[in-house]
Amino acid sequence: MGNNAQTGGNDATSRICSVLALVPRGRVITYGDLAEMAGYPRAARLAGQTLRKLPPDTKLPWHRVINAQGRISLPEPGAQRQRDKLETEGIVFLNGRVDMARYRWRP
DNA sequence: CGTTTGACGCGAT
DNA sequence: GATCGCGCCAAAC
Repeated sequence: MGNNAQTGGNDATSRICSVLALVPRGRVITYGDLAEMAGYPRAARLAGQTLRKLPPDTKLPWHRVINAQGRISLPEPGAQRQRDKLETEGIVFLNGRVDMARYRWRP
């Protein structure tokens, strides 16, 4: 297991991945919340950087992470793929945005 | 070892 | 709503 990039070590990456794994299907989480739940309040960028490093074959629900505005932050062509995955889970995009009041996952 | 960059967030203007 | 500035943390330069 050379990949500690998912759930191996005890650093920021693995903590963020652990939280990410909890996000249920059909729901989304913001970068800020993801970082906060992982123990890094106000470090939204850390979450984004961590996601960017995920291997393409990851089983983590990376697509359920969007920005606080309900928009996809991932640049094309990834954005199209992410949106497609989210819509498959039943999430509705209205004018390029997700209704955060409805889909935002906050335990 | 200092600076820049990035799948960000939020208050202030 | 659009912009700006600052905070945060790791990796790349």
